[in-house]
Amino acid sequence: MTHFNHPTPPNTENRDPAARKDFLREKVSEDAASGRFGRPIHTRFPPEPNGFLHIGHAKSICLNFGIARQFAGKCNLRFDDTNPTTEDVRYVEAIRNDIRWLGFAWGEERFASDYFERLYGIAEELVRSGKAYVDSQSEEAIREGRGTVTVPGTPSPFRDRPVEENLDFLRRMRAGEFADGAHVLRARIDMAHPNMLMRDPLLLRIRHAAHYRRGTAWCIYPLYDFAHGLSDAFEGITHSLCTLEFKDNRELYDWLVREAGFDRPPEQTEFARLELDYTVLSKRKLLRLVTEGLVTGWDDPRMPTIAGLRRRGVTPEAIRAFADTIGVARSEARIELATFEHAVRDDLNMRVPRVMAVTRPLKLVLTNYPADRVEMLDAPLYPHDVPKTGSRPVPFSRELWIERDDFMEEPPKKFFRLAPGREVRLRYGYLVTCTEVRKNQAGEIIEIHATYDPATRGGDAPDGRRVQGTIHWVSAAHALDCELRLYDRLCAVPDPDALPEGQDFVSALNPSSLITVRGAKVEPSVAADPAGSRYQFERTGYFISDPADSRAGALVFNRTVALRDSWAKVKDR
RNA sequence: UGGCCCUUCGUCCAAUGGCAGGACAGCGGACUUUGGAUCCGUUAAUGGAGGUUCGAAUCCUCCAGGGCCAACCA
Repeated sequence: MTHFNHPTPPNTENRDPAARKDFLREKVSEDAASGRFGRPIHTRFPPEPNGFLHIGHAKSICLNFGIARQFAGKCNLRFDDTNPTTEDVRYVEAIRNDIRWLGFAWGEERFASDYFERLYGIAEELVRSGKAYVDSQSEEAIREGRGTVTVPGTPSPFRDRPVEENLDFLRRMRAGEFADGAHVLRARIDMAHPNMLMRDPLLLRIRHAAHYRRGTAWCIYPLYDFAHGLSDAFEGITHSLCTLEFKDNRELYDWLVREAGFDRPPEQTEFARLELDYTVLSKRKLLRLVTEGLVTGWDDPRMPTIAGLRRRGVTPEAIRAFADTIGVARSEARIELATFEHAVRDDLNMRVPRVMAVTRPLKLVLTNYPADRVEMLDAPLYPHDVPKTGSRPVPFSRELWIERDDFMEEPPKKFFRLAPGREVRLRYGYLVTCTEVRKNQAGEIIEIHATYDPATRGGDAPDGRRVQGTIHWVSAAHALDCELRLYDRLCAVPDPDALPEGQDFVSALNPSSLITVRGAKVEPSVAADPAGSRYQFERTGYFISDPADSRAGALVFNRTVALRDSWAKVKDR
């Protein structure tokens, strides 16, 4: 049968995974190849300075800056600062700082508030061409006149105001003659349009409020739709990437740049915003957490903000790797926390030194070890499978702290740690055998006695006998006291945005999102390290000395993420 | 009485009319001085019904489910 016309199957094996194309890159790639815009690829990241950036913004940043870099173009940082009542220069500074920290550099720094004059000029043009009018209805009347998604709107009684009258009102609006809400400028499009955004959208509103950059120079401020697309056009943006909920706005975006006469205007393309399990990614909700004191600030390590993740110990590399692995598409995507945590561990595993710290100390006394002896053991900073070198001295003595969880009087099956009569390895130290359990009046275990095998220094038995368990420890006489902040998921439910009707997301916060442990013990090698140093506390998790609160003599460590714990799974069965 | 968008393993992303593949998670094993890491193996999906076609995840129709739009927020 020769009439079957089999096309050559696509060659999948020599495709470079790093160059794999998502639908955005595919589009940009085509446009770059066709020279469609007649200018280099130009994207922009347009935050409103009314809050801190979060991991969802990081996805957008990686996309916008990443695409610009990949196609030898530029990415502007533009502050979309058109609402004087919510914005602040403090946020501008935080946003700049976070983007730099993430590892990106912007082409030009722009402010929508620098375009007020130019936008006003376009407003007058629209009025002159009959494409805009001043509406003097109340806010309520405008809302009612818009209709609903299923019923068409009705025209404002001011819709057919003569051009000269419109111009006069517009100029007087700008001059500050009217109170807030007295008039607005609206585009004249179609009050029965199936797209609600096209039902004579508002362009300019009166706000007698000081703007953090423009002061009181203006009392009329553009709305998002009026400012955004035109700002893109002013800057020569080619690809305006935004999230799915702006899909309907695109029609208005296109209308405005066309009416303003732009040749080869930017094109908006939407992608799915990031949703992450067990947290919230809405600026409104994050702001509430901050203002209501539910967290310590925008940089609280429980926050999904860039600043919070940074303080938590997450690296920019991990965030970028995460953005790469989740990809980008047009379907709403909720990412499991495990995906994020994998990116964090995967990065930290290869870069941070190992040290030993005991979270909940239990005294271990080696009864056959001389009371006055201290040995300095040489312990590698990295395990055999991490291609880094270096070691630190770790003091060993008769009295040690071990982890309370590493001893069980009546161990279940598969518990490999210390128990009466059981031998374990003290990491980098000796093999020890438990000989006695001491308890207080209340029956609580207060001290474990054991003997050590002097022939096993370093942890290997010359007779070749194997022990199942290795536990970490610190010398009691040399241990440094420290505070451990054990962070966990912000929310108690996977999707705090989908709570039953009327239930506040605050009620879904995880009460154990922070457990502060005082009296933890860490080995002395970390004493002089600067705040912000990262470690793996062996067998426990990745930690960072708190950049704000940790100091010599009062060490504070934030848990970035716990180590994977397969024992926990066994235990739960 | 609307418009638009989305639907592929548990989760995320590919497959662009031609063998449904990768990552994370899970499970099993090897290795291990971290119950970590690493390595090997493995479970697991095209929402449903029609249609077009030699051939459909892909194109068409209908249905179902989910999302966005009725702020002088962005």
